Amino acid sequence: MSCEEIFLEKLRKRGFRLTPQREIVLSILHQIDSMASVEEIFEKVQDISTAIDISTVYRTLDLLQEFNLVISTDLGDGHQDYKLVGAEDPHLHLVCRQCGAVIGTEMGPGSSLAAYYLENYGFRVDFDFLSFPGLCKNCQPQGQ
Amino acid sequence: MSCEEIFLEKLRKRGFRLTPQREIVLSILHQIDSMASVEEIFEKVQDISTAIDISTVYRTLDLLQEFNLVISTDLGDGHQDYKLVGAEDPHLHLVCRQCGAVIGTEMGPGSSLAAYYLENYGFRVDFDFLSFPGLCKNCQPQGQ
DNA sequence: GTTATTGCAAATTATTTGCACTTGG
DNA sequence: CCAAGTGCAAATAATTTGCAATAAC
Repeated sequence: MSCEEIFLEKLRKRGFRLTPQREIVLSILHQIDSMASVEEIFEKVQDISTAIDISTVYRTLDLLQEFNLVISTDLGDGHQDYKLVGAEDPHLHLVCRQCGAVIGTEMGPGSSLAAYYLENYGFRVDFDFLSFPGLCKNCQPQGQ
Repeated sequence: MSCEEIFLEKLRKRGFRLTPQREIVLSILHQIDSMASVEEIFEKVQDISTAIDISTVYRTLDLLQEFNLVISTDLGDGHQDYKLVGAEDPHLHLVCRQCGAVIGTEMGPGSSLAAYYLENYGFRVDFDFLSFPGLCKNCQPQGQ
């Protein structure tokens, strides 16, 4: 099932509507690989229609996030970045704090970590779609 | 070595100065167990001296964070929360998104996770002082 | 003394909201 | 139709900044 279909289904289930604005934001997100700021998303949205307001983009991103179609992270620069994760299974993201690259990985070792904390601390970590900050291969200092 | 000593040393090393304002902010952080907002920290600071400005609190928290004496997280409510981690070894925090409780844990399983990602993706996760969002024992819904 | 630091007030940035108008179902 | 959604402009919240006065070393 495609993102669009999932989106439509979840909207319907809650009595929400599919508007052109929502379709456009979703289509833009499909074009972006790494995390993107609202500003960046908004600019691309405006290439399609200048009539769409940034508040609508915010509202749509919130909605998509609630539907688990989008994740967001604060990379430490004072605003949220967003990325479409679509119809995929829960997984982890490695987000480079230098270049913003996003590497999606299976839950694998994350699952054991989650189990460990649940067992030992009774704490249920929200690992689904979690992002880990760090440095990707290319952005690591030479020596290390 | 106490937090205060580490702080002083790191300040000196960079030609920075130890001011009463900085000492007060650090002392307040010692009184707080869980993550706290700047507003909360600022209020307590004002109990000691009303002359201290909130911008100074921000500046001091930034400094402490740079020195790895303080961590910050965005718990998803639109602002950063801070916590003193002091002279401790790198470790992980489990932060409850319901009640804000912070559970400090050893790096243990985090280290293997870091090693895993380095090996398989060449990605160096910033695990030091990282926080995992989730639900603590008390805040979990009954059935689960 | 010199220069980092502060308090203040104003600016900036990110995000949210109230509301009259529009539109999807 | 009519409730949900939108654009707009204004509000809010969090954080940052410029600068003259102050104080640490």
